Amino acid sequence: MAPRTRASKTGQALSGRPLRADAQRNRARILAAAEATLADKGPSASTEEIAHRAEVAVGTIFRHFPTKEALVEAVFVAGLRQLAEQARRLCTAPEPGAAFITFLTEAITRSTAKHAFARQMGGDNTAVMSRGPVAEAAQDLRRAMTALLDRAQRAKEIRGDIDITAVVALLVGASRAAEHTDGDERLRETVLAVVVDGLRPRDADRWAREDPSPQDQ
Amino acid sequence: MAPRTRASKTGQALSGRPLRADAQRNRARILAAAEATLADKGPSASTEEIAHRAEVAVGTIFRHFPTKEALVEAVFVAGLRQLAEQARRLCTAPEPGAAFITFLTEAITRSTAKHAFARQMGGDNTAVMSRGPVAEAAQDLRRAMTALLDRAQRAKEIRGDIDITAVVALLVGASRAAEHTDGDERLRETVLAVVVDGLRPRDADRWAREDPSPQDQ
Amino acid sequence: MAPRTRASKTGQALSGRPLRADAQRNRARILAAAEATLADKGPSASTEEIAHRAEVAVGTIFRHFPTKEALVEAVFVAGLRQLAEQARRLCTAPEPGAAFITFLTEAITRSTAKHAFARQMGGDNTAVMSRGPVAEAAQDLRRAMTALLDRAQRAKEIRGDIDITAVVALLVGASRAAEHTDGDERLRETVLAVVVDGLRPRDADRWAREDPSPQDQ
Amino acid sequence: MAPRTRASKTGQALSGRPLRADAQRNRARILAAAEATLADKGPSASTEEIAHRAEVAVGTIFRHFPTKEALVEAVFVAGLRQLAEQARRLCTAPEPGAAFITFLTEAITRSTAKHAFARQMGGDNTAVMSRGPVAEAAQDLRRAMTALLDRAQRAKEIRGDIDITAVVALLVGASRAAEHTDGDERLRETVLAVVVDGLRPRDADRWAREDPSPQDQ
DNA sequence: CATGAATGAGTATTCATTCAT
DNA sequence: TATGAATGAATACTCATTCAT
Repeated sequence: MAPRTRASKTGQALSGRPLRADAQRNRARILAAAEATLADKGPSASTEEIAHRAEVAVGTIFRHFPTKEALVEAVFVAGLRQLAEQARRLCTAPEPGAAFITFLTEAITRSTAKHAFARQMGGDNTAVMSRGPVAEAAQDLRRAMTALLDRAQRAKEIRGDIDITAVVALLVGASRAAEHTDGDERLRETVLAVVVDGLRPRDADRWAREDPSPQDQ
Repeated sequence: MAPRTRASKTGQALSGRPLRADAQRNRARILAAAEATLADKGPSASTEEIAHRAEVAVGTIFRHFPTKEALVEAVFVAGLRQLAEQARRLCTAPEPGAAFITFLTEAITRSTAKHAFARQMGGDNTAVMSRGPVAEAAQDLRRAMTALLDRAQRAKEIRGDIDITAVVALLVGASRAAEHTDGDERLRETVLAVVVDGLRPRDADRWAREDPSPQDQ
Repeated sequence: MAPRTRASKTGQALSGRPLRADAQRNRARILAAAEATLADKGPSASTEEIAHRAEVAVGTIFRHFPTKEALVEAVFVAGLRQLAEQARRLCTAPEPGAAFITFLTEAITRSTAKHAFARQMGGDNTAVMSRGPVAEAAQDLRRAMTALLDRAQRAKEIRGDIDITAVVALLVGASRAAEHTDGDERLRETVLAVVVDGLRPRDADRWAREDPSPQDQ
Repeated sequence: MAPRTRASKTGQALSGRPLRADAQRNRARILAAAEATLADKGPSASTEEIAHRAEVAVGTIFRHFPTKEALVEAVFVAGLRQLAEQARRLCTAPEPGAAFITFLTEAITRSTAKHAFARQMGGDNTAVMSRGPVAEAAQDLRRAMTALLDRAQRAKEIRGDIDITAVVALLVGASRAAEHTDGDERLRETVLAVVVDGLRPRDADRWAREDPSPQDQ
């Protein structure tokens, strides 16, 4: 038998050789289909249905991703990477506070975030989070978000007593809340407004901000 | 008279006759086990595992709840009822604002709320929500929460531009966020503080509160 | 524990003591309910449903009949006994041929026969037939039917080349056919007419019958 | 194009593409095993046992037939089709009466007919009979049998006062009777003889048959 | 490489039977 | 004795994963 380009646990080809063009396309289709399917059927969506949406056979999915879990992880990682990308882009934006808020807004709004963050895979996902490429991507996103947060806190646009961990938790929760609004735009805005307001510095800080004396940088 | 004391779709005994003492106990054990199991394995936890935790045979579960869905619903409804109870209790508390905050805090903290609210049942839960005892319990909770919110808003402790729907969405999200903190007390408090602060009236409102006159809206 | 009047494999009380009046009544109700239920739900009707129709609890059924199979057998045996009774009654009827035909007609028509004979218990019932009270009742019916058949054959009303075994098979089949007519009276009569005509002696025999010389008795 | 080649409700492949060779073989094995198993265990035979006899895994059965009911139906339909085939073949046979009798004989003898006709599926089979491919196959068989019957009646070999519906009922009953003979060849022949004789025209008709003129009805 | 048929462990649910009340 | 709740083996069906074509 020809030397199989076996898929590793995380869906990366083990051999250095790049995937053939059509294989590349299939991989992308599968990821897209998986994201869409998981989004509207939840984590119990069957591999067969994902295959159906991707217009490939099940076997093809398992050639690219060794297990269903690996596929779900890959979708999740892709979401994390997009968010990290976005965070880095916004890190150079002129208004630190606005940039941070924009990031939150978009993260919450985009379905990727909504679902990747919100439900993931039903049970105890902590194990998955702590190792492998998921952890890496999460760390990367965390770093990018930390930079954003830092800038905003230094500019006194975001209260200083919260750290990145809290922001992540809030992002997760806000995504869930947004999901619960189920399409009601105004409601989503209200929810977001509450969270954003909650993140703004308390009055004392604000007054301090009017104060001309710069605190840092 | 036909003696069949079968479980209805919602897990209530059909006959008016109360359950036997041991049956009562088993029903409670099952509900507790289901809550715990669903909490840590997600909605795909198997009935067999729930039975195991409850130390009963599977058949016993199906005697009390005709389908797994009915069991999950029952757990959910129980959670909603406890919350409604709590909301009503706090409605007569002296400090309207504090009462509202207390409610949120407890709702977010107690595992019932955490899980019943947070993930409910996998995919499209909207159908389940709109009919039957789930809808009823949800309506009831909504009413109780509306009363709490109203009082707090009249006392200018909570900003007036949010309605009960937004509060529910926020509660759902905050529960999810709290779940994501995974045991870190301080983190949970921080998250809660952000949400609570976001719900407080803007400064203008606060000043208005010093004003001795207007009581409503 | 009080000395249980345990039910034997066939639903007869083992102790000589007769059943209490209410127990007697329950036994009868159960048998009737079982017959009715098996008739319209088939052999897969659940014990619980039979209990429901009999307006007793399942436990009561199992006090009277040790297994479901025993109950089904009891119903079957009751049907066989009724038929045997009927056969014996008709054995003294004036017209031997008419008596035989009447027996067939009634056996086929009455639901007891229809179902007891026709479907019994799904699979290989031969084992059940060969031992115990079923076999006894079957033997008894067979004897009574043999007498009826004999008389009719001696009177040249039924062809002489068939024996009781064939008649039984025909009865079973005709019952099934009647069942298949599903309520159409005229159709049932047609079917019966065909079988009856098939049982009449061939022309040669008939001519012989016109012949004044008596052959027997 | 979505590749899903799922089994439809009736066990026909949904896509026009023919099944792979091995799939074909498995389908046949399953049908054969199902027929045999249903024959000796009745309609409550378990899918697992059918799978065992077919030497395939349960999943394979459910790939070919979406439900157990669909499998049973498929077996039934196959039987009906074979019979219809046979009926059509005999429709061109030289002797109309003999052809009709031959058809009955074979239908009763072959196990397909025996079981497919005899017990079908447990309880209320009327629903199944009235729609879908079962109804179609039944209609087709009915048409073919009607042609056979017609020819035989025109030839005065079969009495004119019975219609196709009665013949079907008789066939069902005779199959059941044959089943009850449980292997006794001679007995089966006797039973068949009775039915056949019952179907022959009464003497008056026969005399009419000597009459050279009328060909129809 | 892609396909989709086969596998078989796993899941919800039923039901005959037992046993505490 | 009667009741009906508890038991647990059995059953139909699903789905991630493997493998022949």
